[in-house]
Amino acid sequence: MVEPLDPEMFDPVCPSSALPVQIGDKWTAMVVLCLEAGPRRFTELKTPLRGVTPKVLTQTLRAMERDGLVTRTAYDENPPRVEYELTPLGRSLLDLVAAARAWSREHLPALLEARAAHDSSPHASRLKRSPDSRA
Amino acid sequence: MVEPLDPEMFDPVCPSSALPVQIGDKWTAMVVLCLEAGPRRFTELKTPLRGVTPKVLTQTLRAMERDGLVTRTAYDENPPRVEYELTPLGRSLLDLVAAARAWSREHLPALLEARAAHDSSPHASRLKRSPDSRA
DNA sequence: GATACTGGTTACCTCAACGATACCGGGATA
DNA sequence: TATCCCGGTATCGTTGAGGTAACCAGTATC
Repeated sequence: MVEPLDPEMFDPVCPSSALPVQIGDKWTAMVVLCLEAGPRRFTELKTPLRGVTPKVLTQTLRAMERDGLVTRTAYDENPPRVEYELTPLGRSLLDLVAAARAWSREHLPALLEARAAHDSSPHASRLKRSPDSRA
Repeated sequence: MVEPLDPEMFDPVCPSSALPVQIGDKWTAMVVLCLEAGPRRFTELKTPLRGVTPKVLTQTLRAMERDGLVTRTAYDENPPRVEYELTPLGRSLLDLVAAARAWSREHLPALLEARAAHDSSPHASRLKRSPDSRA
C-alpha cells in the first residue's frame, strides 16, 4: 500500500483562485495529484481536499471516470471499499499539472504583484494624448 | 504593422468545452494567441473571437490588464484607437498554451473516445466481488 | 436500542460567468 | 442633416458549477 496522503498537501492560502490555469474542474488537478502515488479510497481523497463535499467529489470522480482519467473499483466487502486509480491517460495529465505548477512558481508572484499594484493605484487616466503635449 | 488575424484561426467545432485545460477565463488563451504576433486593436480581436460580445471582451482584457498580462494604450485620436499588447508576463503564458495544445493533440482523441464509449455503454455493474472467491 | 462508519444520494440555494440587446460620444464624411 | 466608425457601457436574463444540509443501506459495535 502507498503512504497516506498528507492532509496539508494543498496550501489553503494559495488556491487555484489566483492562478490562471485550470485543469478540468475545480478539484480535478488536485485529485490527479492525490492519485499520483497509487490508488486511493473515497474518504482518503476527502482529507487533503479540505472543504470538498462528498457530492462534489463524487461529481468530479464520475466525470474523470467518464473521460477515462481514473478507474473506479468497488469491492463488495464489509465495510464497503472503493478505490480510484489513475489510468495512463490520467497519468498523462501529470505533465500538464507540472507545467502549470512550474509556471506558477516562476511567474505567479509577478502576476500577484501586478494585481496588487493595479488595485491600489488611483486609476490613472487611461488616455494617452496624441504625441503632442499635455496640460 | 503585423499581418491581419485570420478570422478562422479558432475552430468553432473544437472548442475548449471538450479539453480539460483552461487558461484564465474562457477567452484568455485565445486573446493571448491573437496577440502573439504583435499589438492588436479591440475590433481586430473581436473578429477571430467569433461570438464574443464587446462586454465580455472588455471584461477579459481588463482582467488581463489588471494581472499584468497585457497593456492597454489608448490614443486620443479620431477615430479612437486602442491597442492591446502582451507584456513579457503575458508572453510567458504562450509556453503554457503550447503545452496545453500539445497535450490535446496527443491525448484528446483518447479522452473523447473514452467519453463516447462511456456514454454509449449500458452502464455495466460498478461492483466487483471480493477477490477471494469466484461467482 | 443507539450509535458510528463507508460511500455515497437527493433537494435546494447562491453566485458569478457568460451572453443578448441596446445605446453612447465625438469626430469625419456625404 | 444624417450617417458611419470605434471602443466601448448599461441593462437584463440564463446557465451551471459549486456549496449546504439532510438522508440512506448495511454492518458492527456499544
